[in-house]
Amino acid sequence: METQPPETSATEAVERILAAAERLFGERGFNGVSTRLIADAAGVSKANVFHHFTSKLALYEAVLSRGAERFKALLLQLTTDDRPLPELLEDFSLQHLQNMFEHAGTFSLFLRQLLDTGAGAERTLIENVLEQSFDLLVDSFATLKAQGRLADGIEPRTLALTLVGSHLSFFLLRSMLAQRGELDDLEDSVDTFSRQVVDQLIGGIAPAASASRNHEK
Amino acid sequence: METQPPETSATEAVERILAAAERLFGERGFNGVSTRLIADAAGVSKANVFHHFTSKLALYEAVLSRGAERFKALLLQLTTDDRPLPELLEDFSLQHLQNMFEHAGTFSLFLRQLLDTGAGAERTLIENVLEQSFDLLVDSFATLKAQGRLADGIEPRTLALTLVGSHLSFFLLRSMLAQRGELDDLEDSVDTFSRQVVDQLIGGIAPAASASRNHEK
DNA sequence: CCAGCCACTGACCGACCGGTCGGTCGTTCC
DNA sequence: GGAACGACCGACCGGTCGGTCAGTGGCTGG
Repeated sequence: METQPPETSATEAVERILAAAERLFGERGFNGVSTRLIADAAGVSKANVFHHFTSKLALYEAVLSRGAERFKALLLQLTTDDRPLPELLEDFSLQHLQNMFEHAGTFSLFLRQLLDTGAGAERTLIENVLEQSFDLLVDSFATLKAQGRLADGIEPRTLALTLVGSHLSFFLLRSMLAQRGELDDLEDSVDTFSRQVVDQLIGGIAPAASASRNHEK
Repeated sequence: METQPPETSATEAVERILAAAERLFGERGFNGVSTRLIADAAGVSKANVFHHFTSKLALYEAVLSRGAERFKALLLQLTTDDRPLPELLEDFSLQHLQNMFEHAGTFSLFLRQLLDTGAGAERTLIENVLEQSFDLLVDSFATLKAQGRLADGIEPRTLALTLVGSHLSFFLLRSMLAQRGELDDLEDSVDTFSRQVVDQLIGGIAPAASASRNHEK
């Protein structure tokens, strides 16, 4: 400890500030959190927050950037290898959901940003990341379709929106689901949910007989 | 005009305040909007806002209540009549999406509330409404399943989450989709999307041959 | 006409906000 | 030892916030 360079100490404070800010901004949004509250949560003075970040907005943007970088690192390519389609989708779905829950704060922050209309550069940053994420998935579905592994009538964009949307609703309604005891074992619930979503997407929801008829038209 | 009761005049001011608050709260969240801003937008003095509403929070709750009542009035029962399943789902899907876009402000407000963790009574109010909405849909799917119109392995809750989730992602990403010229005719886009979502859910996404195999296991 | 009521408002209040400033302390280097 | 620098902070600043208050004007009913 006596050989710690001073830079490490400053890095620690910055890290604590960023972590506190991320959590609080995720819970209450930009305007719902004072710099005083962030400073207290980080165990530094408010003036120290401004020593490291030029403004509250700069701090917020640093938090968003950090989140965006982390999100990028978690960007999932839906693999289009030779494994059965259900397996590919389940892996993706499970991983995507797990990422959401592990980084719930960041994810909530991103959703808030999507809801803010008339905001500025931060919105563009988030949109870029989400756009990349979305496009990767759409491209993968297009590839699978070209390989004849998806039905001809399937529209990759719509499929992507449906799959991602199911994760979204699961995430947004997690509190309600938890109250009903449906998330007692989160890991298990996420696993089950992934499987169910993929199963219903693969085989469709109609009974076997009418499913065949639908594909005939 | 000379026979207007004074009560009408006060009602008009309250209405304007509520409308302004709803729009602004929907755009920026509770903490992102000052009472001054609301008053200006409503064309009244700030003090007048406090004449009609005891506090900013009371105004917010009035806005939420109003939204919740309107949302309840829009509660869609997925009808389980004798029409073909695709038609039932498409009607529901289309109507649900249309409601979202027509009441984008209220809907955004609700989503923000879902993202606020550690909030109070307002959260319960919103959750109650969403819970009702969700349960109605799950019950309808359970009914359809009991009628043998859904495949045996389909889990009504998961299907509800998937369907509602697809609407959610469409709504949240509408800005990105619009930039890509994919929402040039919103009504048409919503219609097309509804149809595509339902089609892929009904028949599944796998090519016809593998879809049959899946149902055999 | 007058009293009572209600809608409305400008001015004001204390609290809190984001941000600044002068200063301290510890570390490093010459 | 002293200068320079960076991390850190208490006190302070002007501005904004939600909310209050005394007052005005219009309307209604007796």
